[in-house]
Amino acid sequence: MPKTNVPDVVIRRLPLYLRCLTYMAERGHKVVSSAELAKWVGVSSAQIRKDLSFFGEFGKQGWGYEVSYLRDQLQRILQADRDWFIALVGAGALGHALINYRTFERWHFHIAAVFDNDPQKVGTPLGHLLVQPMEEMRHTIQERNIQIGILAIPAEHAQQVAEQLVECGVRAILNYAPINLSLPPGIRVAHIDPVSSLQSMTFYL
Amino acid sequence: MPKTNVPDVVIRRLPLYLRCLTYMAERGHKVVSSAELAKWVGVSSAQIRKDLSFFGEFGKQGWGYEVSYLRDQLQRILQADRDWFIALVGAGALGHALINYRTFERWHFHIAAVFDNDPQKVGTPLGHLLVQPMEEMRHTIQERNIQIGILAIPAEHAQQVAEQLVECGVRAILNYAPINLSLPPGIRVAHIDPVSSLQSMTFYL
DNA sequence: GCGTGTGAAACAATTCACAGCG
DNA sequence: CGCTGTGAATTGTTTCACACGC
Repeated sequence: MPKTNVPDVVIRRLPLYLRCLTYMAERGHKVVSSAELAKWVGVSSAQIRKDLSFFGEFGKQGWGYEVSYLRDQLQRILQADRDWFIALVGAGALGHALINYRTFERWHFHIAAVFDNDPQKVGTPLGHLLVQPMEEMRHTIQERNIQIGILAIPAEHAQQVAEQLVECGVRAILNYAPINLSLPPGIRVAHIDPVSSLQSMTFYL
Repeated sequence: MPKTNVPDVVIRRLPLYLRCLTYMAERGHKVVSSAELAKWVGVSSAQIRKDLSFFGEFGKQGWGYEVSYLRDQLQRILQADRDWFIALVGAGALGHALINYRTFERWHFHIAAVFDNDPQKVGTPLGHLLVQPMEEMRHTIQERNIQIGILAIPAEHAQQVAEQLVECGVRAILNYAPINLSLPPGIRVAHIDPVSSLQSMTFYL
């Protein structure tokens, strides 16, 4: 697998292409040119061709790309053609929203366990799951083949819980807590921080 | 104001610096070097010095930066020292989580109105607000000095509602819907898409 | 002819390394 | 002496432009 030498900035664009192609395929769109796809995604056509060229030749000259074929190839590259199981930590309002976010299921991401340190919440239902105590994390993560963690907890606990998740075998973390995590190399971290997003917009207003 | 010629990638890092400095100031940390700040934020010390140099000279040689002074300067640059009023569109589970997200208030972002097109939801309380019908958008946005919109609605309505917000005078949109918005130049858009974030991590697993 | 795939060119961002100041 | 601020060097990314194949 060509996991190295492909710039991360390219990898972060592939999901956008995949999403657009999936919508197109659903609407019966058979063929697409890089220029057309570019217009939908909001990048340049040359960029799309360059990005794809890291992984192979998926188009036909003078014609374009077959939508469903390119979609399948991107799914394969991103490993979006298989199921992923997720441990959610934090059963607050955000955890509730995430459990009910149907878009995860649609893309093969399954929240397979929820943990919280609040004894009041442990044992109560959250969506289709029961909230579990933190002590059960190791066992459940291994048993349910969980490789991804989502942190939906206050910033002050995030670093410690992240380390705990890694300890239990999690290799990628989606962090909703407004704090920078420092974790061993090899552990992937993505950060969702609406305040930072808003602040970098207010600069321009 | 030097809104041009500063690369956007720099602007997107400033909120990280600001957050870290604010935490440090709260803990009584008086002075910080670029190397120390870099370690917390997870970037290089040279990068921090270069980024700051776009806006002025905030440090003392051989000594470092005064935490509270640098914090204040970043607040000013990002306009994080004033209040911002937000219109939330979508009163579902995500809208509920956002209304209850205390971190917005802490950084001077105030959700000042909630809209939904579901007649069942209109008139019901969401946090400290009542859900309003879409028809009241124009009036409320102008009345309450709202400049920012948050989209917490399904993808199929996002483009149309975004245009409506812009029509009403909103100049920045935080989009939680998994679709690319195309809006007039001058309108800022930030996109929060957990599925894309997850997919760009699963590539590496 | 049309649109892909791709080297080469242009542009952008980051790191280096050090003069200069407190 | 230590750390900032900053040109210069390096590294990374995007755009250009065109040969090639359908």
